[in-house]
Amino acid sequence: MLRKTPLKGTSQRLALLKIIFKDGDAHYTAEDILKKVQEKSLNISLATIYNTLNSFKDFGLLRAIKTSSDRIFFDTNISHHHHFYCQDTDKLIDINSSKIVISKLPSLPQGKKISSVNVVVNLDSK
Amino acid sequence: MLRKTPLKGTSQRLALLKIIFKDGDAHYTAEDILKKVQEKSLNISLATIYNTLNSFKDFGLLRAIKTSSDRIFFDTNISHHHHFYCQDTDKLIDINSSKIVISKLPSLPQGKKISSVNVVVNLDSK
DNA sequence: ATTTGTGCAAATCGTTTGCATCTGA
DNA sequence: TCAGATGCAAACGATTTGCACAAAT
Repeated sequence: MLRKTPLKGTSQRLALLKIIFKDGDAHYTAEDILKKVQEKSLNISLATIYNTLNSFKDFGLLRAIKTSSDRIFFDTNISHHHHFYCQDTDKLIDINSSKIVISKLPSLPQGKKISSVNVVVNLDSK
Repeated sequence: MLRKTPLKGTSQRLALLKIIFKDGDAHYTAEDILKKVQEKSLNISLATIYNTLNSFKDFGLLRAIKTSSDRIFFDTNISHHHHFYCQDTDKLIDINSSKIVISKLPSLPQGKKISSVNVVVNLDSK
């Protein structure tokens, strides 16, 4: 995976890659990753985890998701899709983009183009 | 407006109400409001501005909007609608909810109900 | 007099940055 | 040897909180 990027294969990056992509599609905060690092008795600082997640994002291995949560989620699924955000558990669930159809869009302001469309469906417990 | 809430009409709150609702529909960050406060040579701390904006939100006078920006926007338009977010100018533009039609929605996870649906259309310069 | 509410200095916490260190050529 | 890359302690900045004070009962 790193060969798709200009990033070198350091031990920290390889360890983080393993953790992040172990379980298929998933959403991680930096703290989630730190917890997994510590469970494995590895020693990687939170700052390095942030920097690594951001590098991976910058080179297209991950996608960053902002919700009404305070924390940024990093999504291993980089294809276009949307999210449920469970406000009570602070978890994301993917919504396949074919499951949401936006059938109308307003005209854009002059000189602008769409960069992305984000739909977040916020959920509560019944 | 404050009579709709349990909040008392203090001088700070009245001053902030005036500023916030002066110009009809608008989107403000806490710093935007601080700037306007200072222009009027008023003396209200940023913490009080945050607390006031959050109280107003909690009692339904304002709505909070999160985008890919680092800052929270407070929207004086509390009816259901969506937003363009201009990434280059860090500004929001309302999209009337009738202008976006979501014609399909996936089934929800067990025991959950929809609390809100947020669509943000991110824009770049052409 | 006691409770309830308020404003803001100081603290918090998620995230970023500056720089000492490492690494490969 | 040295330029570029790396990892992380320390800083940053948006937001929240604890508490001294004020207002209401």
